[in-house]
Amino acid sequence: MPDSAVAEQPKVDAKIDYELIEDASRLAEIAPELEASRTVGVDTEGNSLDPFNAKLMLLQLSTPTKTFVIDLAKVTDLTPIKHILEAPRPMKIIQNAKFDYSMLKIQKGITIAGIYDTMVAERLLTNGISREISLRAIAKKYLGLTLDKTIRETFTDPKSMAAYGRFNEEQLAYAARDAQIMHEIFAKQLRKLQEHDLMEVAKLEFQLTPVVADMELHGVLIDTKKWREHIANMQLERDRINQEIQADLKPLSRHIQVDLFGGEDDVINLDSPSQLLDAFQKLGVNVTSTGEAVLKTVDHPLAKKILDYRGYEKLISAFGESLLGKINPVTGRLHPDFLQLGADTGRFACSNPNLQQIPQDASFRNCFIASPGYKMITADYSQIELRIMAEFSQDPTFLKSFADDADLHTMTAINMFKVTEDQVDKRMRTAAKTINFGLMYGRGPGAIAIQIGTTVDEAKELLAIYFKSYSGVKKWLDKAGQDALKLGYAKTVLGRKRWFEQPPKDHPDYLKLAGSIERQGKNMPIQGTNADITKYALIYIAQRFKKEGWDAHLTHTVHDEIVAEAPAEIAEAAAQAVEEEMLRAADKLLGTVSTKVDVHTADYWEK
DNA sequence: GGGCCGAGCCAC
DNA sequence: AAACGTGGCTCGGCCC
Repeated sequence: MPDSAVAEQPKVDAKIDYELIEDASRLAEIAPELEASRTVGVDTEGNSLDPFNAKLMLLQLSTPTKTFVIDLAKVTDLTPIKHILEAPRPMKIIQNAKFDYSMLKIQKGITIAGIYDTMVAERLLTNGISREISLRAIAKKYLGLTLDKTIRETFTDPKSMAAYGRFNEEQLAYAARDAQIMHEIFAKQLRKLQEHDLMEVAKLEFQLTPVVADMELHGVLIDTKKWREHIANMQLERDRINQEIQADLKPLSRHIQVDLFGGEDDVINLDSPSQLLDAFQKLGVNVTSTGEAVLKTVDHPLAKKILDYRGYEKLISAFGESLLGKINPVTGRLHPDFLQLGADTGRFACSNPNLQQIPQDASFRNCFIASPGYKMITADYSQIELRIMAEFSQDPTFLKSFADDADLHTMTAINMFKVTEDQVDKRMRTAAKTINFGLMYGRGPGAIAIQIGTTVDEAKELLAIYFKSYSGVKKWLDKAGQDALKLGYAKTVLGRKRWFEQPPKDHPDYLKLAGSIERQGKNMPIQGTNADITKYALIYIAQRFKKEGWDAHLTHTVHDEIVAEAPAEIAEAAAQAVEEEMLRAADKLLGTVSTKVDVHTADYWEK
């Protein structure tokens, strides 16, 4: 406790040395000095996080020896330094570059190139064992410096003069420091990136940042009328089921809790697991939980109705009106936040709204539409994760299935059950498919038995037969799990790493913890390599669109899928380009296994 | 009235 | 309720 109290005290150090730039002629004078530097630290201060609504107030630029704070209320024309930001050199060192890129692009028409992002680098360096990647955390870690968060908050606080572009000495000094400390953090991180062989993946992520920023800024259009109609239909159905359930429960509640319920109120809140559990008790149905898995096994009409109700309620609450609330008032479009290192495996995460969890049902997806005069291009890698497993394992039977462009699950069934293709029935194919996917998640006999509806012994038998046909897969999976435990990390084809806390051998839960690491160790190379490939594809597609001179744009991505929009006249050519670039990205990392991409062009987001 | 957490469930 | 990798959103319920 005393330690953390001490740590919270801002470190008192030498006065921050910076120059405040308040006129255009001085900006022109300092440009050569910035241009001559190998690296330039960059930071901005605005009064909002939304680039379309923010007022950009300060731009801080630093060389290793000098720091400049440009007052954008007084210097509005940034022409003298524009080319420095837009050229690949000097390298721009920025914490969370996506933010400053977006601000400068929308507010000043400047696009930053040659990015080194300290936040992205820190995530790559601590992936799996830490999520402390704020500038505050990084400054503390590398420089032993405690940044005062309260001063940063004044820039966006409407009660502060800083929110209107009037700064005091303290605020300017802190703004300057954020740009100044970039150089030292960069130097220290760079050494670590090299040490851990993370330079290739770091270059990929740094190149990706402007692509992701442009994708977010372009955003995606949603047909609000169609969306609301769909929601309204679901609400009608949900309310009907709710009333039915309340009517069923009413006699019960009068009898048991006559004074707790009255009037037209609902008997119980169906969204409350505890109230629901209570209702089941009163009905004499013994359940331990009201989760989906349990209710599915309960032989009572209420259980079925609850599951129906939940299905609609989930869709309405999570994807209903709240999603329309995310439409940007300035652009009229959705601009989701894509976190390029959201998952420890290297996958994107997405929020506000999360376009990666929109139900796959066409009634939802078709509401995401191309801009007027444009077509939407939906492209996804076919069975990319299984192909990656084939690449890692070099299993000849697996590789041959893909080389022949055969139905992998049917081929697996043929190999497992020793039958001819026309003898493969649905049950066989499903069992094969379940095992193919299950193994990538580190599933064991228990989980697979539940999934395909056999006993554990039968599942064990099936797995034994499977591994007889695919011994290379077994060998690789076993080694991947063991390596994760032994080395303390797993890595992708590109060299992206995810570290694991190795549990002590005498830990009471050692087997459980070790098992979990083994499963993650099997999955990370597969899921992470998929991320590597999709990220290269995004960069290639953006470059290709630019090179072709098309007014085409990425709109979003969902792990193994990339969605773009292009003017209707060139949509087919753009779709073909998307496919080519996705294949090129996969070929870069997958040396032996062939890849396939499915592409659709339509007026809306099509599965 | 905001923060946090677990339950439950959507995606790949 | 288990079971299996990666996430985010919404809700109820609890805390301060």
